[in-house]
Parts: sequence; structure tokens; C-alpha cells
Amino acid sequence: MDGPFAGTSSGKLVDVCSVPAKAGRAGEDIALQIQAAVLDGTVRPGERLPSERELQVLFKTGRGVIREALQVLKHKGLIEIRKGAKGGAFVKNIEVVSVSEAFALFLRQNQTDPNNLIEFRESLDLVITDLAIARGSAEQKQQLVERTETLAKVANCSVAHDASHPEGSPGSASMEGAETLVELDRELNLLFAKMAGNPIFEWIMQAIQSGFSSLDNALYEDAAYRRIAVDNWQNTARAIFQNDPLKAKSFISYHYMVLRQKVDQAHATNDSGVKTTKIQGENWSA
Amino acid sequence: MDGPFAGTSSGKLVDVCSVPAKAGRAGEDIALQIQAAVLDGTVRPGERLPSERELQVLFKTGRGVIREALQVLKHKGLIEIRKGAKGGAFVKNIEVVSVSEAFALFLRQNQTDPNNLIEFRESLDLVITDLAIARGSAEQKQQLVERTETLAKVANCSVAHDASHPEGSPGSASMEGAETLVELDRELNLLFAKMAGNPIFEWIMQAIQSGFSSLDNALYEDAAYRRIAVDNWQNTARAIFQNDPLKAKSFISYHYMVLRQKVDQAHATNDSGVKTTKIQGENWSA
DNA sequence: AACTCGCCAATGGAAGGACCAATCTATCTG
DNA sequence: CAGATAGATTGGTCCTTCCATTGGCGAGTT
Repeated sequence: MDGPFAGTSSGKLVDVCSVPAKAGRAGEDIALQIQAAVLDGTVRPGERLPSERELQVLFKTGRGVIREALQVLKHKGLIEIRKGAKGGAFVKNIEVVSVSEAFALFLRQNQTDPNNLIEFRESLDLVITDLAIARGSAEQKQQLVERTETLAKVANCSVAHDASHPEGSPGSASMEGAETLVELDRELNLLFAKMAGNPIFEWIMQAIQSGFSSLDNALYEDAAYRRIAVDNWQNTARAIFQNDPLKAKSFISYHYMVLRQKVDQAHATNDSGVKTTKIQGENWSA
Repeated sequence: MDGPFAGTSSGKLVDVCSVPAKAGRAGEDIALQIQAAVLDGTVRPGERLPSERELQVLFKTGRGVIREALQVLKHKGLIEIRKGAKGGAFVKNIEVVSVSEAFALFLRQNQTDPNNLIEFRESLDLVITDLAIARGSAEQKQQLVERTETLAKVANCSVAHDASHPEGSPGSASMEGAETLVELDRELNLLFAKMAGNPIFEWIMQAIQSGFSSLDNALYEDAAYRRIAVDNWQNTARAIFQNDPLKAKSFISYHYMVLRQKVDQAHATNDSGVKTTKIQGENWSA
């Protein structure tokens, strides 16, 4: 029931952590020591760390410090904290969501130029295309085609609704349609990235999309763009299914060309003196 | 004392934050509220948040909760905390290092297959090559060439030292040489990425390198690989300087081919039953 | 015997208080 | 005027207390 360590449930960490913990930044140190123990595999995923009160005496410190350290590790995605008896801090497998959140936060605060995002995503898509065609299973390709078809159906539904709201009217139907479309688009992209057979592409795709969603959301509310985007997705999927990388990449490039146009239009109308390119080289020279 | 808000120095946040903060997860809520205020621009970078004791009364909560929230924001890279009078939590520009740390943490815990990293970096380099040639200034290209030359010099120095340590001897000279080489290699990559004129490529490059450094370090200790890698860097830089993308990309691909061979060799010798490909699709299906 | 209910212990969550250490300001002293 | 000193502000740490949640265990019931 209680694993390889004694009833006190402290065990392993005792042998690892140097107890003193520097002055001035005890919390910092403790978080790092626990993190090190987690990463070294001293405590394995699923296992429980000693309770806060045990850690408190283990590190000869106050409970507040322990709590601060655990909160940090929790927000890093390293541990999961459960209340109640048999509760405590459990080592967790880091999910990519923590990475993509950090990235999205970064993108947001730095107000990255949409054109940079578009360019990056285009290059990413083009690379993935070759890999997906080379490595993706027939089932995956089939699934990709099917998903684009459901995307088309939803889009047509939305378009039909939009007929009553001719243009920029913020009808709720249009909004909801756009959101589900964006969601489908997101899933398509992730499936697409998955077909590359290299998880890093999936992670990057997921992270990029976190910083992209607001843009996508706005764009999908434009009926004309929606139609083009959906058509392009279908064409791309079919080309991938037919193992025709050039054709697929051609469609992808076309899609991003349209996207660039839309973004330029939006900026021309929305912005009036507000510059969108904020970052230059400042932070990255050192 | 000064600034746009009264002597209490709370000001802006008062109007924004809904004071109650749900029960059970007050800390969570407070961190999110402050984060929202920071991201909304309610408090701008460089400005100071109210002191912990002021926030404590502002949110009608204990100081511990405030501290936990601030620690989380600090580790997210959103704020910087200074002690003493006129100290406090200052809104900070998020640095890419926080993203790359999260990414490195993730890569480490998931023991990503080096081949995946290599593949991703190769594709990244190939894309950047075109952009760098198209957009990089002549000065940057010149600088790239020069840096590769200093890299070559350092490498030759190291090789000369290695002559006395014929093979796998862990001489300190070899170690230090390898470390400086890795550092130079890292700088070269960042300059290279910078030339693409799209910060996202720099960020991704920086993040990737965090998860890559251990591998690079090991590889650069091999004299044969070192020579090939350095030569290739020089050739690549020259090709970029000559605005010859095909040639440059050819050198890059060759470099990664060699890298793959080295990694395969290392795994063949090091590992004895330990599987290196851990991640499959598990976490990414949903 | 099996099932249910309720009490109890362990644990995280929160609040508040006290003191220390660092840091800046203003004043005092030479 | 310069340096030293006292004070105020603020984060860092420790401590105590209480609450809410959760799981386990045992008494009691069916």
C-alpha cells in the first residue's frame, strides 16, 4: 500500500537534499532541490512527496517557504497537489500545455507581429507536409481528409446562418460558428503535426496556436476567408492523401498568402497609428 | 510619494480586481487577477505593484496567499521582486529564457529522442538559411563568416591540446575547449537565426538549444566530429555570404547527417537495453 | 456477512502575528 | 559639505491557529 519508504513517508528525499538551504532565498533553493529530486528520478512520477509539515522539518524551515516552493513547482507542471488525507504533492508528467502557456504568455506580452507568426507557421507547415506524407499512416491521411470534410460542413452551416447577417453584424450564430471552426482548425493542425512522427512538431504547433488563436478567431468570422480556408484545408488534405507533397505545399502557401492579405487588411482598417511591430533585437542580442 | 497614483501606491489595481477571490483557491485567483492586470497593461512594465501588505488588505486575505501568488508570477517571469524600502514587485518584460526553461524542462522530463531534436533543428536551419540569405545584411553575413573563423581557431587550439590526449581521456583542456566551442556554436546559431529577421525563429532556436546543450557538449569532445562540424560551419557561412542557399543547405544537411551518425554510435555504445524513445503518442492524442 | 453511517486523523488552504534583513531616505554630526 | 546614523518601508522567514477536504476505520444496522 505505502510503497518502498517507511511510514513517515519522507524517505528518499532525506538522502538527497542538503538540508541547510542558503539564507536569503531559502524558498528558491528548496524549490530547486525538490525539482532536482524530481528530475533525477529520485521520486518518480505518480509518487508522493512528503507532506508540507514533514518537508518543513526536513528542510528546517517554515511551512510558508515550503508552500511557496510547492506552488512554484505546481505551476511549472512538475507536481500536482491534492487535499485531504493521503493527499500531498504528487510528481506529475509535465504536459506540453505548460510550455505552450509560457510561450503564449511571451507572445502576448511582446505583441509579436502577426506576419512573423504567419511566416513561422507557414514554414512549419511546409516542413510537416513532407514528413506527414512520408510517415503518416494511410489511416491518418484518411482521417485528415474526413476531418476537413466535417470542417466544410460546419462552415457551410455557418455560412447559411450568415446569409441573414450580411456582413459585419456580430450575430451570435456567426460567433459560435467561428469558434467551433477555429477549434476544428486547431485539431486539424495538431493531427497534421502528429503525422510528422516527431513530437517536437506537435509541441511547437500547440504552442504556436496558443498565441495564434485570437487571430484565427477574428479571421474565421469573415465568410469569404472562411470559404477559402476551408477549401484549402480540403485540398491540402486530399493532396496529402494522394502523397503529392508539391501540390499540398502549394495549397498551404496559397492559404498563407490569403491569410497575409487578410491580416494586412485588418491592420489597415483597425490600426491608426498604433505600431504592431514592437520587438526588435533588443532582448536577443546578448 | 510620486507617480500617477496616490501615496498608498495601490491605485490602479483597486479598480480592476474583484476583491472577493473565490474560496478554496484564493491564491490561484489572485495570481490570475494580478497576471491579468499585468497583461492588460493596467500596470505597465517597470511599474511597481502594491506592497504585499497592501495587496493583503486589498484582496482581504492573508499575506501568505499573496506571497504564493507573487512567487508564481515571479517564476513565470512576469514580475521581479526587490527587497527593502522602495522594493516590491515590479512588472517585467518576459524574457525568452522563461520559455526556453519550460521547454528544456519538458524535453528533459520526457527524455526526447535526440533524433527528433536533430530532425527538428535541421528543418529549422534549412528554413532559416533561405531567410537569412534573403534578409540578412552584408555585415551580418560577414560577421557570421568571421565568427566561424574564430570557432575554427579555438577548435584547432583544442585539437592541438588533444594531440597529447589521444582519445577518450577526460583531460580538462579538452573539456574546457569543448565547452567554449559549444558556447561559440550556440552564439553562431543565434546570430544565424537572428539573420532570418523573424524573432520567432530566434526564440525557437534559443529554446531548442536549451534542450540540446548536453548533447552538443558530449559531441564536441570528439575531435573528429569537432573538425567536421567546424569545417561545415565555415563552409555554410561562406555559402550564405555568397548568397548560395543550395550550397548552404547542402552543408547543413551534411552536418546533421554526421550528427545523426555520431548520436547513433553513442547510443550503440552507451545504452545497453535502456530504450531512448520514450514518448509515443500518449500525451498528445487528446 | 455485508453494507452503511459517522467519527477521526492526516493534509492542504488560509489567516494573522512577530521578527529579521535589506534597502532607501532623511537627518544629524563632524 | 561629507559621512555616519537613525528611521521607515518592504520582502523573507518562522510560528500558531483554524478551517475544509479527504480517506480510513470501526461501530452499528440490516
